[in-house]
Amino acid sequence: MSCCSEYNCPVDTTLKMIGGKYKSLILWHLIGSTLRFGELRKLIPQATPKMLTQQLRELEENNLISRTVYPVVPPKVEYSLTDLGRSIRPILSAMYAWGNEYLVNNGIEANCSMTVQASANTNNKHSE
Amino acid sequence: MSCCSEYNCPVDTTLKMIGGKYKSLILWHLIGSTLRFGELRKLIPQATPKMLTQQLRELEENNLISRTVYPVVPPKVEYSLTDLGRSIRPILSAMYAWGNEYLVNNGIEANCSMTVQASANTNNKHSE
DNA sequence: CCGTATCCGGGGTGATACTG
DNA sequence: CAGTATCACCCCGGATACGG
Repeated sequence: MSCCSEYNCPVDTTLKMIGGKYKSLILWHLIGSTLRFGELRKLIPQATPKMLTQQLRELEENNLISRTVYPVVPPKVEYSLTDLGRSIRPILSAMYAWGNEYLVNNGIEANCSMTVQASANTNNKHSE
Repeated sequence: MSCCSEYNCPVDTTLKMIGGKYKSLILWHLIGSTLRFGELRKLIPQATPKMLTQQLRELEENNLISRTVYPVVPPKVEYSLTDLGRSIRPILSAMYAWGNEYLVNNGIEANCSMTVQASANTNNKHSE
């Protein structure tokens, strides 16, 4: 199953990892910030709990994020990027840069709950 | 419709343009090569004619590729990248590079009908 | 607080056959 | 050669309600 698949296209591989409906958004938010489920919900309100859970699970299965459960009441679960997840950042930045320019060229304002610091920043944390 | 949308995330914008099932594959194949419908079919055999047509139409609507019909018999239609389509290349290369390393690290051979020249190549053509 | 279970509708996707 | 037409299926994804 994990070897000798017929066709493995690197671009497709990447897309399968981060192409999910809210995955890039989740990853981006997680750059430099460990977040709780409820915080992610507020940051990505258009995603239903089910979808958010599903996307988080898939990201976790792909080892892009890690999930930490604190056995306390009330429950507390935190999500953060793994090293692999952090390595995705250049792609996200490239996509952000291209998409942003595209929107600008079409007179559309990019208003997303992400800070615009795609390029010219080699630091791991982007705000906070 | 084209202005003042509620949320425009650049990353999502990019994904909408190139996130389609075979879009990145099509774009990649078109880098440096004008191709006919049948050639694309052979290069992407897993895509049915319907899907291929659909993806090509969407790419055309998004102005990433151009479609040229030659009024001859038998019919001849050629697809090529627009300037906008060519500007996608850095993203594709980044995704290719990441996906390739991921596959390598997992002991999976990347065997896709693409040449590996993602980085270290500023030329517009990649093979041929 | 952090999810899961369930239902359900729509569209993405494939298979096959056909046409200018 | 370059598609289109049609059927059908499955899974994505939303809404709602419930559980530990």
